[in-house]
Amino acid sequence: METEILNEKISPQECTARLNAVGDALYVIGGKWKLRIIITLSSGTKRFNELQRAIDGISAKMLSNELKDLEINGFVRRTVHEGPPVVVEYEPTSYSDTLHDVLESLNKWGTMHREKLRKEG
Amino acid sequence: METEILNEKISPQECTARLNAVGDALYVIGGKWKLRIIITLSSGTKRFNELQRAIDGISAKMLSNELKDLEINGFVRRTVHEGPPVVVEYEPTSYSDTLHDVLESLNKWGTMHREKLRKEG
DNA sequence: GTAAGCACTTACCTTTTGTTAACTACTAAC
DNA sequence: GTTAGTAGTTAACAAAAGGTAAGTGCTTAC
Repeated sequence: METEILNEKISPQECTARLNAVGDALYVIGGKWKLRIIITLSSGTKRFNELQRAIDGISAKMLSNELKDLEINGFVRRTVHEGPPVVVEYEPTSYSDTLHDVLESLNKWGTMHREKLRKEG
Repeated sequence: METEILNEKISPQECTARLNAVGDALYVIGGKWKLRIIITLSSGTKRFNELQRAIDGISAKMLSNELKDLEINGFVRRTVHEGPPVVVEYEPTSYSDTLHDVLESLNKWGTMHREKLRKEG
């Protein structure tokens, strides 16, 4: 006989699995800047200074560091167009597209939360 | 005449809106521990030491601090059952349920990413 | 030739985050 | 009375993350 599971608490095993999965996710896309960079690139390939202007508050140092991380982890491709002038382009890879649902749900939730805070004053 | 938008890059306005929304979200649920605590509580009401045992690597100090934050932001309810012995329970609120899609997408993505890393060695 | 833009890097500093260990105060078991 | 468990707090410290400012070497515009 099957037990109907509706609105049921998750099992300890499932809990551990989720903790591991979310831990793995946060390891590569956690922190203040990584998702913001990926979002910004999702509006199109950008150059270093364009990114810095688009992302409020990020310093050149952080942007440089985070872009290296994102490149290593396969979210971003860096292309140097030998000049002169030398132009460096950053574009999102297809792997960064796999974050679509994560970004969409965070966007929705953040919008809802912002609205809730606004109402509450 | 309407422009068909399929697989189109997002507009600068939409990009800014998303950056704001995701920024608002990360402000309250960002960091190493908050989502892990919420996930753990989603498997049922827990006491302080139960939480600490369930979440690998968290110290009593961090757990205490993060629980206070989560309570202030309405994700967790703290209930003291006057004893003896005094028992303190932490339970997820209905507001933490609004994170369902965020947690689900992060869980899926993290699982996929973990599997990808495993295959690549 | 001076200023400004590009794409960063470097050094220094502050803030945040996190660790460790000790301690409080109470209860229950041995 | 000693040990262990409950639910934390506190102090001291270390590490990680992030910010600030200046500098590099190049090119183009005025």
